Amino acid sequence: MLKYQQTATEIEAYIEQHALQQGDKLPVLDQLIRQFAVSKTTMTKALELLERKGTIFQVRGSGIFVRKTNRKGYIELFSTQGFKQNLVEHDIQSKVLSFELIPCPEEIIENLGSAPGEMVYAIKRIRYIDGNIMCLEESYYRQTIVPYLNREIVEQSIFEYLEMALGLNIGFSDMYMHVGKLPDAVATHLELTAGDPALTVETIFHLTNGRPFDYSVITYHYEHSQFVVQANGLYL
Amino acid sequence: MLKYQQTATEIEAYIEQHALQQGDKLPVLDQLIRQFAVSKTTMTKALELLERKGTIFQVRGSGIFVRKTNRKGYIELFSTQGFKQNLVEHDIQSKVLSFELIPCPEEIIENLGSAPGEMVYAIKRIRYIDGNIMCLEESYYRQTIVPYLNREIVEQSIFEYLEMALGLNIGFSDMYMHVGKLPDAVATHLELTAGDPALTVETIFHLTNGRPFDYSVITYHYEHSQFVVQANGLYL
DNA sequence: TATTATAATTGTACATGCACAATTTATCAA
DNA sequence: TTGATAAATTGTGCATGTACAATTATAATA
Repeated sequence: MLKYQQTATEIEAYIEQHALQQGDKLPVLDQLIRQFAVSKTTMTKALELLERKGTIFQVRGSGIFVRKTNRKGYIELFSTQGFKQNLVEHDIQSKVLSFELIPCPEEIIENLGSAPGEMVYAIKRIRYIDGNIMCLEESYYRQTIVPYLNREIVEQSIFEYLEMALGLNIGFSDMYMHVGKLPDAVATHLELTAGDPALTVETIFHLTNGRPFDYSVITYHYEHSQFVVQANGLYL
Repeated sequence: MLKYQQTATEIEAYIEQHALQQGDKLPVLDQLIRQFAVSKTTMTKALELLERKGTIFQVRGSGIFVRKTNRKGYIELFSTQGFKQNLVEHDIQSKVLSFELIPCPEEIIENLGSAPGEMVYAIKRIRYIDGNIMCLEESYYRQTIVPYLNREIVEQSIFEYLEMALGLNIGFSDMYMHVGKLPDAVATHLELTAGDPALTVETIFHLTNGRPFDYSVITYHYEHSQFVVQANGLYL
């Protein structure tokens, strides 16, 4: 683990231990540097990480303060790292509906940037959060990059396997979201009615070297999923 | 404008001028430093910014490459900065449904962290994108922080006014998203039918000093709004 | 007391330099 | 040709230091 990540973790622990609340002030930068015995660069990067994560915010000339989400029951949609802490609080289970190795379907070739006829693992699963149906997930993994998968792995966390066992370095992803009415086939799987609202998220995952390896379409159960996003820029 | 932001903009221009496509390689770091005549720190920060923005990705030992979204018609939901480029491509209009100065409603006090009885500007508008209804927005601005607003400002971009005219520094925000069925009242405004799907986003905006100043609830028209998110961490 | 000017505090921008890790290319042996 | 090994390339991590800008506290003034 990198030093600035380690430092960030230690600062989180510090916040926890001292039971700091929203708006509470941390020690000033210089003292943090001394206290955690790192350079200014490292501390700055650690703080920047925590800021992006939504844990703290910094005010020049004033100090470093705790920023905390209070609402419970929301899924952290984009966590920029450290999603484990977030999801550990929830019990995630998967039921595999289908698992096969097929030639890459036409409409997905473009998304995966794959050669015609290339083989992909096609997986369909239902994912449960704390016992409730959270979403239906259809995903396609390029065999060129993910040479082997089996049903057992797919029942657990696929990404953990990719990172741990295969040593793949997962980089960035493009997500496309839209809201619509549930088609009949999907509704059945989610135990909802056709026409009910649904959030659909298409994602193309890339390795750190930029190669796309996974395309997935997730349809969320509108009653069992709500999301929180902590953002730092500005929008509409 | 800060030097590293300026540099980032210049690099974007470079990409544009040279018509670089997805996967194309930029000059190596050392040359970029010479070419744009900045220090390594500045260049690194500029590249980091572009990476978070989704414009490029960097591969150690290999180089810096262009990452581009190709799908059209999607609204960039979180832009971490530079949303103008994105929205300039669209024509955004607003119709003000109501505009008043009222004591902060009970259920919003907590979100705004305001004192009981504090006055807020309550605004309801419909926002159009390229002539189509995009969303219904209800927002509440604390008068303590935003001393003056009028109908004319509200018909344009409120945030631009806050930043330009009032000199407020807008910092971070917490967003809560969920999908549901349109209630009757909202459906009318969006020219949809009650029970149709809807994406609702609640947002609490803060100044850079951490004080919340705006709480808004936006309900999107499911047929006229889809979103793209370019992310860099990992999730589910 | 209220207001204004000044100083102290505190985080941010930027420059430079060394060490290192991942990738790619070149080299050589089988 | 293939496969292993070494070397060059190239971005990342981390340390140190200077200058500066925004905030807050203090002192001076009306």
